[in-house]
Amino acid sequence: MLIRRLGNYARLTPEDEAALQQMLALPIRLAHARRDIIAEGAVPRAVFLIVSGWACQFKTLEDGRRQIVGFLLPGDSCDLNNLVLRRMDHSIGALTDVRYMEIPGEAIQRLTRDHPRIGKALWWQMLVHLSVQREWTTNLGQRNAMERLGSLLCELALRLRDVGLSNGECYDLPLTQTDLADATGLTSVHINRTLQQLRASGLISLSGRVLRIPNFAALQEASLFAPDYLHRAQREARQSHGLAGAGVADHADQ
Amino acid sequence: MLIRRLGNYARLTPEDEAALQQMLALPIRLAHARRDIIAEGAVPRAVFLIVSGWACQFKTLEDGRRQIVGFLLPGDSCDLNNLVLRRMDHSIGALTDVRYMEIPGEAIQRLTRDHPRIGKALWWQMLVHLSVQREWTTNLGQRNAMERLGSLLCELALRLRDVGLSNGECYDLPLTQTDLADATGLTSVHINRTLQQLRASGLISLSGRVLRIPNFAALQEASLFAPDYLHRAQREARQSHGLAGAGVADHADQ
DNA sequence: CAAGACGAATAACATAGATGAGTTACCGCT
DNA sequence: AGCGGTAACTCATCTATGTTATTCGTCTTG
Repeated sequence: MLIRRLGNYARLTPEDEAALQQMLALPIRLAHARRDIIAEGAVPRAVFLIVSGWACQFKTLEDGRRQIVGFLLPGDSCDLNNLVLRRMDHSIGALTDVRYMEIPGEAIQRLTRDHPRIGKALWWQMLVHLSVQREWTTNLGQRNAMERLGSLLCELALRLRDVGLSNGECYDLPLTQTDLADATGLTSVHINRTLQQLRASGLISLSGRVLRIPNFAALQEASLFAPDYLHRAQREARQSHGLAGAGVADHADQ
Repeated sequence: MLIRRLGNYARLTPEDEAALQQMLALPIRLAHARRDIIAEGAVPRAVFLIVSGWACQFKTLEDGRRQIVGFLLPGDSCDLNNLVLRRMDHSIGALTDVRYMEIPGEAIQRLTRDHPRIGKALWWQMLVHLSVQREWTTNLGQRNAMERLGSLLCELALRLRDVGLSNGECYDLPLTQTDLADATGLTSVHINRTLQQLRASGLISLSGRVLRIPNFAALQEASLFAPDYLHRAQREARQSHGLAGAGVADHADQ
C-alpha cells in the first residue's frame, strides 16, 4: 500500500518499486495508541513513514488547548520539514497502534538521488500537504460545525480510498469524538450533537468504528466540500515538468 | 529588501546576490489594490514574487464566504506549488497596489541550478510557509477573537521586521477591518470590537494605517503567541544539512 | 467478578460571536 | 462645493457553540 500511495503521485518504474521494497527491510517500529511519536520542540531524527494505523499532527497551546492540524494515514510520511528545519513545530501522536518506519536522512538522500521519481513523489506529497493545510484553515475559519465535520469525513474517505483502505462507501474510523473535536476546533459535546444530526439526515451512519457514507455526493454538497485541493485527479495525468520548475529535481531527469 | 529576505534563510554569496540583482531586470508588473493577481482554478504561469505592497492568498466557498489563508509581504513569493500542481487551489489578490515580478519556471530552474543557495532559500521559505499554515489552523481552531487578532498582529510585526519594514514598535498596516475578519474567521463587526478592546487595554494603538505595539511581550502573552513556528532564530544558525536530507539539493553543495 | 477507566450520549445553562441595520467620517472626483 | 463610495464604528437581537455535569455501556485488568 506504501507503493500504491507513492505511485499515486508519480509513475514509478519497476526499479523504483524494487528500491522501495528494499526499504521495507528497515525495522518497523511500533507506537501504541495514544502515545506520542515525536513531540513539539524536539530535534527530529528522521522522516516517519506510516505503515499501518492512524497518527495525527497536533499543536498545543500553553494552556493545554490542542489542535489537530492533520492526519497521517498509512503511506503518508511526516513532512520532510523536520530534516530541514531545526525543531519540530508540532507533535506527532499515534491515534491507534501505529507501525511506522524511521527513514534516516541519508537513506532518503540516496533513494531520491538514484530514483528521481520517488523524490518527485515525496515532493508532490509535500505540496499537497500544504494545499490540504490551507483547506483546513478555510474549514475552521468559514464553515459551521456540520460542514466542518462533513468536510473532514469526505476528505478522509477520499484519502483512504486512494490507499485502498475504503471499499466504496464504508471505512474504519478509529477516532474518538474528542479527536474529531480537536481536529475541527469544536467540543466533543458538539461533535456528538453534530454526528447525530448527520445521522438523522441520513448523510452518514456510524456504528462502532465503521463509518458509512451512503451518498457521497449528498454529504459533499451539504458540507460544501470541494475535493480539488487534494489534487487527486492529476496524479495519473502528471506531465514531465515535475519539479524542474522548482529547481529541485532538474538533475534528476537526466 | 528582496535580497535581505532570501538572505534570512541562507547565507548568500556575492555571486548569488549578483544573480538576484540581475533578475531584478525582469519587468515589474503592477496590480492595483483589490484586484486579483491569479484566481483559484487557473493554470499558473509562473512564480510571483512580491516586490512591494501586500497581497493575500485566499479561498472562496461556493456561497461566497472567503478565507484569507496567508499574507504575502514584500520579498515573499507564492508557493512553488503552482509550478508543480496543475491548478491553483487558491487565489492571490492584491490588498494594496502591488509591484511584483513573474518569474518563469525556466528562470527559477536556472537560478537554482547555478546558485544552489538561492534554491535552498526558496525551499526553506516554502517549508516555513507550511509551518505558518499549521499555526493559522491552530489559531482559527483554538484561539478566541482577541488571541487570534493579537497573534496575527504579532506575526506580521515579526515578518515585517525581518524585511526591514518595521522600525521597532510601529508598522504600516494596510488592511481593512474586513480583511482582518477574513483572515481570522471573524466578522468585521467583531474585529472592530476586538480592536477596541486591544486599544483599551493598551496593547496596541492604531491610528490611520499605523499600528503601534508599545509592549510586544505583553501582546504576545495576552495572545498566547509563540513565535517558534516562524523558524526565525535558526536562519543565521543554519547548518550544512540544508536540503540534503530531503534528497533535493544534495547536488547543490558540491 | 469487581473495579476502574474510557467513550458515547444527554441535559440545563451560559456566552462569544454572528446578524442585520444602521450612522458617521473620510477621501477622491467632477 | 457637492456627490458617491468606502471604511470605521454602534446598537439590539439572536444563535451556534461552549461549559459543566451526569448517566450508561463496554472494555480492560487485576
